[in-house]
Amino acid sequence: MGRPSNKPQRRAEIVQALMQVMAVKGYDGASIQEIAKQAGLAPGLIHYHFKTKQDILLEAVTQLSDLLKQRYLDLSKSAETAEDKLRLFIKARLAKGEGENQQAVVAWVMIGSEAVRQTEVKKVYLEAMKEQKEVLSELLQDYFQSNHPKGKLSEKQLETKVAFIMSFMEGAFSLSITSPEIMPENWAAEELMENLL
Amino acid sequence: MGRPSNKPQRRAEIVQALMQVMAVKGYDGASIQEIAKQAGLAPGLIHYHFKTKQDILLEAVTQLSDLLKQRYLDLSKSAETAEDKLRLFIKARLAKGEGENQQAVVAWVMIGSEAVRQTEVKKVYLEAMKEQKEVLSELLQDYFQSNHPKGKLSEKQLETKVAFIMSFMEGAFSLSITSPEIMPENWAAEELMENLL
Amino acid sequence: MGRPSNKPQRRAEIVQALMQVMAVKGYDGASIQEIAKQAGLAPGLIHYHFKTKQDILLEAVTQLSDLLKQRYLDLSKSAETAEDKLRLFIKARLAKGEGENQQAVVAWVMIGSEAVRQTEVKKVYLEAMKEQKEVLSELLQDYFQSNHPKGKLSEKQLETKVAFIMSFMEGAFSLSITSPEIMPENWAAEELMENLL
Amino acid sequence: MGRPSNKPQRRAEIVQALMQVMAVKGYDGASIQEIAKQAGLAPGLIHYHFKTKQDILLEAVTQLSDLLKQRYLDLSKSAETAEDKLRLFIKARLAKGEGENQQAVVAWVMIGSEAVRQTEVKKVYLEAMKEQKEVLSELLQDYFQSNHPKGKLSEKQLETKVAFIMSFMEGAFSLSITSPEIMPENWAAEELMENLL
DNA sequence: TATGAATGAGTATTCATTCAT
DNA sequence: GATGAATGAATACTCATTCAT
Repeated sequence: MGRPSNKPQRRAEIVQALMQVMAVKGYDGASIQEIAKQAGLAPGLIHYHFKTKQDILLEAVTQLSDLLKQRYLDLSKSAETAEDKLRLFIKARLAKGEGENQQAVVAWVMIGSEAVRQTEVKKVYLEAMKEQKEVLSELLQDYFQSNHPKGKLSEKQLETKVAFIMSFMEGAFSLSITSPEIMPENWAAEELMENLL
Repeated sequence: MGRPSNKPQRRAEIVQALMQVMAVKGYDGASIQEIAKQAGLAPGLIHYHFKTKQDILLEAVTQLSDLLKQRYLDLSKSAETAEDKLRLFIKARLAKGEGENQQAVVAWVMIGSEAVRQTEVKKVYLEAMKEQKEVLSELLQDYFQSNHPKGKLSEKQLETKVAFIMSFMEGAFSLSITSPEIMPENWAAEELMENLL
Repeated sequence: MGRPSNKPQRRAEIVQALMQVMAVKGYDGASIQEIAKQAGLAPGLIHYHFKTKQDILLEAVTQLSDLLKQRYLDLSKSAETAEDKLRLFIKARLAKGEGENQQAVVAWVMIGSEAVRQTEVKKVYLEAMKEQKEVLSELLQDYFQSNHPKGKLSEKQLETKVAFIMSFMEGAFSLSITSPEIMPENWAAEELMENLL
Repeated sequence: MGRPSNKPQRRAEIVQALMQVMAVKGYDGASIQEIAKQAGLAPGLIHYHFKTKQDILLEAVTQLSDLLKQRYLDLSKSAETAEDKLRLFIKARLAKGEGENQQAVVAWVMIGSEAVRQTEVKKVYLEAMKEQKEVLSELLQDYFQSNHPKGKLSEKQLETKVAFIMSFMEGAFSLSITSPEIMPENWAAEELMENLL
């Protein structure tokens, strides 16, 4: 009896709409009005599903983080060697996507700068980063164990390499958005592998 | 002859104030009122010196860009070899500064995300990036010419390396702000050299 | 024959919920959503039972008024003399109750200030007051007739005394809520009798 | 140099406007828009002078409290005996005023019910009440000392009497607003003296 | 009867910008 | 140049009420 719930779908739609608008106007520039219009919903409904605008952003962070994770999992099914897996991890994050993917990248960059000043955002952003760091650490350790004569990296070496790769990936995101003119086409993933591994 | 003009100083003060507030609250969060308070000026005076709020931001971009350039020039005076110069360039940008420098980094990250949506900001930001790219290209070319047997890099190789370094530096900025917890201490410059050159 | 109607119970539940929420947040602060939550009902159901929010308030006024009347009737069963009855009337209204009673007092104070601006509320509030006035007048007249040598009070004297008592009771309500710190404990009823009769 | 400050006047104007609107529509019903219109100011200006709407209310409480105090001080200049003073204190509070005074009474009643749910309001309201209580206690003590054979009242007796008078005055305010139909004309002050002293 | 999503007008508050002094 | 008051549009958020199921 009664009207069936559609919260999960609606929430997802709203998160999508936020990211679409945010990709063009930034987080502050994404007004509830415009998010609503983008989603084809009444403004008031946004706040029926999310208590605050920030809550939409927080859900976007986890959603994006999960998207990247999923992208890697999908790709890595076909990978056999440690090297392939590592390569695919990097590719999953850096391959310039079309449409939605491109938008996801922009959204991620924006979220990064929101993390600077919104404590809550920083928390979930950091959580996502830590998760990423762990996966990458493992992959990297596997890779070196199976490909390098000296085998296992020291804790410190590993941490340094991971930070290096993550920095590079984050920066590549950023510059691909803000300064595409100075970036070569389709280069990031392969280049990183070549230089680093 | 009237009061002597103090426009340049006032403008610089206002730009400084913007960056200080922006480092904490972001660009949108930096209200003219607060900028004024930070600068110790009356709100109305801000618009006497700058037509719009965006104009302050634009001046901040060039000011920051010049600051980084100057930092390199100061350091490079003592450099002899191509390798030293390259090393110092990277150091000038990545060395974690205290106080003002730290703030400049945050401001730069914020500006990056403003560049995504404000065309005018993007223009000057890109300009600064191009300038940086040129300097870096030259240094890199010199370095390889004098240190590697095969000598000069191809145009494409060079471009790729430059983009790589710039991406890394941009990302290191970003993560040092948003995710310091996952970054090693004091590592960036040396690590980059070791891995890349 | 369909579902058996439960309108009366539901309505009473909703009125109760309004008073509970109103006691904490005032009338304006008591949103339909919250009233619904307090009553354990769906928001939409509220408007199935009451056309408007104000209607709930109007019903609350009569419900509260009836409650006070009933309280007196229950108490007065055991009263014999005119003095006892009068004493019990005052006690019924002023005795600081626990839980529900306390809440009823707060609700009544809130209703008083709603009466100032909502004509409809004022109407029923006034009705309740008049009823109270009549009961009190009668009791008072009886009391003086049987206890004072000069017997019956003049119309004007009576009216004055009634207004006096009602003012005091209303103010004692109010201050017991807003300024309990400046009010003695458990004093009102006896004190009034002593001073007034 | 520069524009001269007019904050104090403006603030007073805004407080006045709040009380005028509040007298008709209650506190919640007094929107910033309407307060602004009543004061003949732009809505934005209200928040230039007061951080929040509640702040206007808080200032109103102290302003009203001061008004009542002043009213008593003005009247009591001519008073000689303790009895006169006491009489004038009560009169200052209860004498039904015209225009502004009437409005002040309504505003005070409204503030009372806001005090129930707004902690900040309660704080200042209570402060005003305590002040009033102290003045009244002193007057009452003086009165009894000079007029009654047994002299000084016990602490407890005094406290009870004060609470009694304050309750009555508060209730008389309230009913004069919400239920003028059941209240006699111009009666309160004299009646109180007669019954109580 | 009941549920819970949807609507849309309304609210306090912020803020870039302008203006009077 | 400088001050600080004033403007008015924009914004996130609330909420009584309606509606689809």
